[in-house]
Amino acid sequence: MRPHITRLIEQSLFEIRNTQSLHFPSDIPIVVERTRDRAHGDLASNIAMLLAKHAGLKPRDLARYIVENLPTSELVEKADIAGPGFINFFLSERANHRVIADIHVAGDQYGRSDAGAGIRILVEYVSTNPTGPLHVGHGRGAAYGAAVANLLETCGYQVEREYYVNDAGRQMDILALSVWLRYLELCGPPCPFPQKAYQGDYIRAIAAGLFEHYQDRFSAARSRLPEGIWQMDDLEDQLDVLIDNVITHLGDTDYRVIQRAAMDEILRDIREELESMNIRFDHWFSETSLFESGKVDNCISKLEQTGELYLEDGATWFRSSRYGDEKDRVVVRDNGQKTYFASDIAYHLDKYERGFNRVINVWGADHHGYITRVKAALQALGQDPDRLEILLVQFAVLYRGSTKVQMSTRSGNYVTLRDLCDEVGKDAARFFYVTRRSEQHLDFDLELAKSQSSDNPVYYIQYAHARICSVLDQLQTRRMEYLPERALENLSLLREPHELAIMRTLPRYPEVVNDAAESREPHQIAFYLRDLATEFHGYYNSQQFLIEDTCHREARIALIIAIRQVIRNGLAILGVSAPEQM
RNA sequence: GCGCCUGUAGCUCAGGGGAUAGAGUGCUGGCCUCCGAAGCCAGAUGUCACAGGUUCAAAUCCUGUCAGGCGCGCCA
Repeated sequence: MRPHITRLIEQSLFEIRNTQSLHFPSDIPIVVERTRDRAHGDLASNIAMLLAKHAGLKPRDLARYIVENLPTSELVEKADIAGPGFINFFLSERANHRVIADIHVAGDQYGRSDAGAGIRILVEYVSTNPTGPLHVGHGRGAAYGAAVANLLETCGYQVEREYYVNDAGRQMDILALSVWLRYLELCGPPCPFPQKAYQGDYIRAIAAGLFEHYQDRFSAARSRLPEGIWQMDDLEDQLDVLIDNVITHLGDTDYRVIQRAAMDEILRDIREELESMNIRFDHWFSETSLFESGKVDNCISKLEQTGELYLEDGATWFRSSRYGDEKDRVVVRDNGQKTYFASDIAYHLDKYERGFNRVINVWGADHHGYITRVKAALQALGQDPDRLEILLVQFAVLYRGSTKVQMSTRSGNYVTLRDLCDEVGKDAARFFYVTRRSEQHLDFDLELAKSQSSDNPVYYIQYAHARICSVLDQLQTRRMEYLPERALENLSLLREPHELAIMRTLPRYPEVVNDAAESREPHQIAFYLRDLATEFHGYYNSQQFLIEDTCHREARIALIIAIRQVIRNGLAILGVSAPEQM
């Protein structure tokens, strides 16, 4: 509906330019908005106020010209001038009825558009290190990324969803070490366990699996560990020395077996958890594969050739400060190891080379310092950094009652996403995560989520859906007639305030979807659905649907079927189920 | 110290140049012989952190101050 009004205004402005010889710029976008107040009609535009100065007219005078030159439309009842120069559009009854018919015809396609036709977008999200189960903080990025991907798809973009697996680097060594040490405990006498290794119980579980499979095959290396290692002061150094020793004494092959087993198990767990939340990926992209294919080395030599690298203190630095970064960054450490940043450059270049028009990353807010350097690298490689769009998700801070829950992956002291879903349910978790703007800090109170689980906003919306299903069941049970074609002919019988309000809310849905996708703000869908559900519940309590008068009844049924469809479609974008019974 | 995010009702948050600033929750009081009461209806609540500025118009944009979160490694 909004695009229709925009076109009418465009045509009017065109007409005015030709006949009135008024001059004003044509590049000012025409904004048409839903009004907040019913007295202001259905839609309004402030265009006259924006153009008045250029045209040398008072806003209200220009508004009058615009209104006088509007082409007639069967969808518009009238256009008024109000306040300082707003043009208010009152839609015809016919316009609202047409929307109900549209929804019936389009079904689960209602709300889709071709705004992004032909545009390929990669959305990368979650991408946590496979060193432990997902925790509640990760859940937010997961729910948000999935919803953004769904939104874009709904608007016609060709979307691919990707999880970047950081399966290389020191963290993976610490993981292997942690598992091995727990494994030793199963083989023989207790063994010290470094504070900085991964403490979680899942490490013991993986170790137990290894022991079951391989018995004590990996235990001999224990006796070759230097005794003094347990007394080292620097705990980070201790880890590195331990890792070196384990690799040496265990041998590369056995070491890889342990590491692989640990990573596979953890990734399997992550994947399962995400799938149970209805979150899926087209690709799981391995960081290691970037090294194996030589892409990391390629990137480094490309940067080298263009003079973007230099040696200092034994390390290789990238001149990111040339591209707005506050300092240069290391890509190869003095020990010859490539940094995480090095593989990240290769990864992003690879994304670009796969031909996406747009590359979206959903990152935790703690990574914001990375944005500049990644864009710097892309620019240095001759790519357009603006194709990369980074969406930051602020932290979810967990509370139990009023006390903050401290979380650390290494200490194993954290609440997992699985715990959360078990407590509040997957639908509630997904909905809760996206009911806030992503750049808003999220206070997640577990006690509250638990104690109020039945008051959770998602149930309110799902309940509206289930109620409609229930009414339709009753319709069948009572063998009452409902002919969709005839129902759509009789929509003018719907004159109750609730009915009129709902008929004004339903056509907003495609507009909300469009706006939410463009601004990457799925919370707009959540708020819209709550509004719609509120209107339905009010309607339900004030009117009977299953009445004797056939025509009237059918019109009402047609309306609530349309509501049900929009609720379904909206919840689907958020990844929340729409149960027929609760 | 520098950078990013945030400050709106008791609490959790929408609104992010436009008309009288809104929801949920909580509180008080009503509504089931009636299609599902996980619902509905009614009632009270604001220094939009503070101070300047920009303009026809500022909760919204700019500057500064205060407060909170996060980041600023040859970690990932």
